[in-house]
Amino acid sequence: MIKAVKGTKDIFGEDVLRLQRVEEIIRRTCRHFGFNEMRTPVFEETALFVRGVGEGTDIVQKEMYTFQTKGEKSITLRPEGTAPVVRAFIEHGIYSQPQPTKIYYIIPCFRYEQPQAGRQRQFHQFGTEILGVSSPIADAEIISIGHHIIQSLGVKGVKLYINNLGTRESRAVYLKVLAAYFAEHEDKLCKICNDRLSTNTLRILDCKVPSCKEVADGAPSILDSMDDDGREYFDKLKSILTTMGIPFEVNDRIVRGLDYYTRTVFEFISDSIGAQSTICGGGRYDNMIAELGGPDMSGIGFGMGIERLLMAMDTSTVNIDAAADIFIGFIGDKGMYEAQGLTYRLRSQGIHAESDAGERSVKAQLKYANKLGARFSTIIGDDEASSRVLKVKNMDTGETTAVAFDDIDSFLHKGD
RNA sequence: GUGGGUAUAGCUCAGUUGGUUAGAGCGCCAGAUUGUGGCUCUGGAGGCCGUGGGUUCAAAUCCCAUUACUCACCCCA
Repeated sequence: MIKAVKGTKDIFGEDVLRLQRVEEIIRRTCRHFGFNEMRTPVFEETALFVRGVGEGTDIVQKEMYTFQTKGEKSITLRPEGTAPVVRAFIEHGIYSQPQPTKIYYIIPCFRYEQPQAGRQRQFHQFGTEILGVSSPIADAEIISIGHHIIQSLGVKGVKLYINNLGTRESRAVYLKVLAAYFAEHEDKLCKICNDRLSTNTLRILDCKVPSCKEVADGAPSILDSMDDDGREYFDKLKSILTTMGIPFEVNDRIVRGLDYYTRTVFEFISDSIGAQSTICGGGRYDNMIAELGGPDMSGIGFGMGIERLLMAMDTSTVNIDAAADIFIGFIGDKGMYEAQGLTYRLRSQGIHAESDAGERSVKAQLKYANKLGARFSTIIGDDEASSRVLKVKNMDTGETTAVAFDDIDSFLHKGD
């Protein structure tokens, strides 16, 4: 038997209804916040991600789905959404339009990783970006839309953590200080952290091994190495968030795994979805636009994991009712033709009508109507076909009403 | 890439110290007097017990291997 590829999922039944509702809420919210959708291709030139996401990152080094098209360039299925948006921002000269540029997207992303709870090889990301301005106001705007969406979906147990990584230059200085500190305590660090000493020093800060944690607790904070401008920037962001009434916690252990982040970084973390607990993560990127050949402009954005969002959601908060308005059953050929004609007519008028596609007994048809959750039902046989009057049954109360064929639609609309 | 756990019906799971035709609940299909659902009752379909090998008179059960799923590490959404 051929099965879905490891790390991929079929979405159907109630799950897809829930997903659709979440997407609707996201799209509506984006309109209110002034973000426009951008749809970029699922695959890009490999170089875009190597340069955009960063050559040293795990994503580029071991997680990309990269392949060669017939004699052409190296192509990669997108592992994230920011680099493609930045590419399009540059390619179409969007930077020369009035700024800022506010973009959102809901896209499938691909990473070759070992699947586990909250992690798939094909997953869906909702992302936002504000390009072309560099200010804590934009940072707060991005964080606020993330916060609002999480709230309006009734996701509980989520905390917002923010941090500031400084500029690329100040971070380089900090990294030296940090590396020197950890080198002194090398013997107390776990094996992985010893490797990280040379590859990803920041990561040691949130290692879960107790001995590493102990060492990390005494490490110098990145916030202490910030210059006055950076401090003022960070203070402004905090004040705006406070004004907006958005609760947050400063956490200097929040480091993000993508190379491009500078200054503001943040994560929304859930306490209920397992080890992969970051529902939404993002930050500012001061250098990526220029590095991909664009003007010297900054941007900020986040990625939100749709699957993780769904896991953390209180399922009762979204309405996934897909019940039919009326079930139109039939007996005999004449009734069958009448039923199909009426079903189509009602559907054309925006009423969710269902009929039976098999030719089953009335009993079986009614059972089926019940399973569909139909609000009303009726059966068309020879009598109804000639009298042009239907007995319409309310499936909740069981009472029936005589309704003429031509009055069915207005009868059904009465309850609206 | 590395560890732990689990593989029995469409789904959730039982299956006793190895012992005849492998079970339940839910779901599905049909019926309980002629054209009316939900509740109840009856019947039915549906399993090479993940796969391959081994031990044994005898394996869903014990051993080995393999694959898949799953959780976790790494890393990220």
